[in-house]
Amino acid sequence: MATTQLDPEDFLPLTPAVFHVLLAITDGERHGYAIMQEIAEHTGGRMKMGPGTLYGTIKRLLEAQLIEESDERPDPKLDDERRRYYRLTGIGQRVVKAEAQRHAAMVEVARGKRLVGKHA
Amino acid sequence: MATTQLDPEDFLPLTPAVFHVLLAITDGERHGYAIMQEIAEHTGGRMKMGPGTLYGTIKRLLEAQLIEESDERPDPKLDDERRRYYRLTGIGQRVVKAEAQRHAAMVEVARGKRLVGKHA
DNA sequence: GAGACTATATCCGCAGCCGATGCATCCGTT
DNA sequence: AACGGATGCATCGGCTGCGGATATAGTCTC
Repeated sequence: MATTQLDPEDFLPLTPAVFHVLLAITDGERHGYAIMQEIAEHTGGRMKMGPGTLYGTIKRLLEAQLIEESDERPDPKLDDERRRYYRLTGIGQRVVKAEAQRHAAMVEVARGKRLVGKHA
Repeated sequence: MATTQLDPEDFLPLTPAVFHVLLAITDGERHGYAIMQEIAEHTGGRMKMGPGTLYGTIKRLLEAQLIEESDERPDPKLDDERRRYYRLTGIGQRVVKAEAQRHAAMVEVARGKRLVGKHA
C-alpha cells in the first residue's frame, strides 16, 4: 500500500458550518451561492448561512484540501461566468462520511434517551 | 401555566459543547466531572471535553436557565462534598429534544446521500 | 508521603462565525 | 433603456466561546 492515508477522523469534529457546506456538495459540484440555497433548503429554512461564513469556510476548506475548484461548467451557454464551482476531494468525501456517521451515532444516543422517536 | 412559553427553537442551533452537556444530563442529574466522563464514554472516547470548556459551558447554561443546580444528594454518605449537581430545567428539556430532532433530520439528509447506511 | 485521580474554577490566546459592506453582473418589468 | 432586485463573490472586524494551561485541594492507593 502506497501512502499512509490521512485519517478522516483527524478532521473531526467538523464545525456545523463546515459540515453543512460539505454536505451540500456531496452529490455533485456546486457554486457558492447555490451552496447557500441548498443549506437553507435542506434545513427547512432554519439555517441561513451568510456570505461571511460561507466564503470564509470555503477558503479554509480549499486550504485543507477537503474541496477543490473545478473548471468544468455544466452548460457553458447557460452559465454565469462569475460562478466558481467546488467539489469534494477524495479525503473530503471520507471526511463527510465519517462526520455523518458520528452524527448518526449521536442521534442513536439521543434515541436511547427518548429524545427522538422511531425512524421516519 | 403562568410562564410565557419560550420557543425552544430560539435556542437552536446549539454548539456541540452545549449539546453534549445537555445530553449527558437528560436521564438524571450529574455533577461536572461525571459529565466529562459521560461525554467521553458515549462518544467512544473520541471527544474529550476539558475543564475550560465544561465549566464555561455550565456557567452559560445556568445563566440561560437551561440547567439548574440541585441540592439533593443521591447518597450523602458516599458523596464527595465538592460535587455540584446539575439538572435540566423544563425549557432545557424541550431544547435538547428540539436539537436532537434537528440532528436526526440532518442525519436523514445524509442518509439520502448515502453517507450513512441503514439503521443500526 | 508520593503520585494519581477526583473535583471545581479561572484565565486567556485564538479560531472562526456572521453581519455589514462593497462591487459587479444578470434578468425581468415597465 | 432605465430601474430594481436577485445573483454572485469577496473582505473586514467584532465578538462568542472553545479549550489548553494553570491553580487549588481533597481522596485513595501503594
